[in-house]
Amino acid sequence: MASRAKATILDIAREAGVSKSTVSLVLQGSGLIRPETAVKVRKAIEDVGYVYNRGAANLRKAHSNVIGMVINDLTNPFFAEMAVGMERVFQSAGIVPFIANTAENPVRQEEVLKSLMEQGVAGLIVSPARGTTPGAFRRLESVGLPVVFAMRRLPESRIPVIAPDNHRGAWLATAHLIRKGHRRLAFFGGSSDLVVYHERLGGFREACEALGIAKRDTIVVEGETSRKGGIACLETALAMTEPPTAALCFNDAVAFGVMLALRKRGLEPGADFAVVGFDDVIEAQHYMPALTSVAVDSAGLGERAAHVMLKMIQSRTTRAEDHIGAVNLVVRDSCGPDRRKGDAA
Amino acid sequence: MASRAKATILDIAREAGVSKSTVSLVLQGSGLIRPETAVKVRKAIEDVGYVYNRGAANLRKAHSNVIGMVINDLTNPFFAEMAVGMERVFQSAGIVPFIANTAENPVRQEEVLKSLMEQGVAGLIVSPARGTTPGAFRRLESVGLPVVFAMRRLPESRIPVIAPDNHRGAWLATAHLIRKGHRRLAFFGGSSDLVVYHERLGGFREACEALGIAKRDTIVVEGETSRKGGIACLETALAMTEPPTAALCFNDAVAFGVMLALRKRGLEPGADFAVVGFDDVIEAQHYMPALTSVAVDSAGLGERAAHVMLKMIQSRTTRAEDHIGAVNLVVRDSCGPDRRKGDAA
DNA sequence: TTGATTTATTGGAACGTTCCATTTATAGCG
DNA sequence: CGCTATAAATGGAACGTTCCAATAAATCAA
Repeated sequence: MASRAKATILDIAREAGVSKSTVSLVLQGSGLIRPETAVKVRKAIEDVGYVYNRGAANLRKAHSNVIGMVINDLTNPFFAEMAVGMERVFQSAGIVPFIANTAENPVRQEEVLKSLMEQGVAGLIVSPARGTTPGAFRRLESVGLPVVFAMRRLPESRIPVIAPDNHRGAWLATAHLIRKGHRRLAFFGGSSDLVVYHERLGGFREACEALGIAKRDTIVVEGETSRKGGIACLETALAMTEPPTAALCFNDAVAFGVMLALRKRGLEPGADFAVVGFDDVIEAQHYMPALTSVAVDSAGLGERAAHVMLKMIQSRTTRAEDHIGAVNLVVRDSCGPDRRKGDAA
Repeated sequence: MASRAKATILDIAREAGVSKSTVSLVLQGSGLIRPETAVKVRKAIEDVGYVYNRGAANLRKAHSNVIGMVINDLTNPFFAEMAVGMERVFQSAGIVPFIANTAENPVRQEEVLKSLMEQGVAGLIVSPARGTTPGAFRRLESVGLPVVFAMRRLPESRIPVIAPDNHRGAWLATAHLIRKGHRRLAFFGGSSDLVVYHERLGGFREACEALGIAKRDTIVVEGETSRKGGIACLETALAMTEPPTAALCFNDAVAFGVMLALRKRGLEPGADFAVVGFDDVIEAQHYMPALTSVAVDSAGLGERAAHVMLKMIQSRTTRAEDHIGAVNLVVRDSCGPDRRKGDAA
């Protein structure tokens, strides 16, 4: 069955005894062709082992059916889940999403973006790599390609953003810690080249201020957004003269690191030191102790982003409204038992 | 700068006052053009906001520079890491890998494969979805497209495979358990529609036989390859009249589930029941207790698979040798302290 | 100076599809 | 039967590249 050179619609046409135009029509499921002819053509398609050449088709057609998803870190389950959420909606829209990983590397991101454009994608959903320069997306904008940012945003950019309410999430978590009786609070992990960092830290700061924690009683330790980073943060915090008794972590990975480091020092997370995570990845509920975390519904946000993209493509616009997803503090065991009544200040 | 319709090499040619052929040459970095001309052309390219149309180019060129990676479950960090390993080598080869997720769904896989082919990929690395029918890849083979399987294989297929030595890994882990003094062993999780399952179970069985564990003292419980599956496996095993005292789990997720379920019953993993995982995902070392697991170096296998693919493309063949990666049992705390001396049968 | 050689540049055909404008076949109607 | 209306199928141009063969310009040898 396998012919030497790859088959084209002309081969099919010859095989079926019709014209290439007819074959093209069949391929597109046009209702203009007689059913029997269609059957005949479809058989020929099978026989010659034909593979549709989308590149050739796109030469004439307005736009392709592929959209690109550019993810900063696929090994982070948080982003992987978001990607899967997006895939779900694209699939049911007959669109094939191609995923590319930038591994948090702006240079790689540039390459990937370029390649995706050359491939003729209809749109791009991007979770920008840390350290992305503001100009990195200008090219895309100037071409009029629909782009939406997911999870992360860039400092100054007109590109629509789908992201969780980081500010509120941090506020909620911080308030929880304070309500538990803690008076010296820390914010662990993350770095200021991420807009998300400022949002979360902002929520933390505002909650402290609003609920009567003096600024000098809060400590902020930047660090890698990984377990390793969390370990480091805890070390430096506990080395201070007046160490904190609780920490809001930039994300769950940092929180896991903090808990690990606590154990290594013989301290029990929850009882001796309270920790709250952010993102609520699946592992959070399975940890010992189970991690209290701010749930952001990454899959849901992914779906949302995909829907926005679909609408943008459909209405051939490059603008859309931002969407800030609801967050929700899920309280588990990593902040210890409720002390509200016992020790008010 | 942004022109209304998208710019083509003819626009560049006009802008730079040269012919389209010259522009094409510049685009390909040919050494035939005078440096000053090249500079002039490159400036024009910037000015008109040109985006290279790879689809059009591929119409003439032999083959594209994109290869597809089809992954059965991106949310599993094990596969995500493998994907990242592949990416690393493709990147340095100037190839852009597009990742597609099948979510363990053969139908979705079929669509994804089709789409990737239509896109004109130069090759495909696939970790097949569970339940893939043997015929699913015949089309690809007949077109002469290089394909390699990673991590998983199909029952009857001539497609080269890059996978860990599952048999040996299971053997090692089982021997470890037996050496620890366990005499009633279980194999938890996985299902028989996966070739990997048979390999790992085979290793388990052989080790038992070789080391004097009677078949009636081994119990095998199939189940989902997830935490949930692990929980279920443990429940059914402990409900038996003579329950096992140790288990080799199909993968780490199952092992985590088993440990969770043990705790929930007031049993301490390691002390009261030994558990070994498979894959050695990053979480394994951070768990409480740290999980003993068979390390398979997923990133390394990913790199290997990518190299094989590169070579296949280069030598335009569709065949290559299988590669079975070394495995390595990393012993941690989930099998309890060493009892070798104490209680020999 | 002339022809040969090398260096730069160029026009045109080809790649595999879509889509418009036509043509051809079929049916409907008085 | 001739005419129009409808249905089905078709040829050809166009899409944006690459690459070959050809040309034009510059250099060299004699």
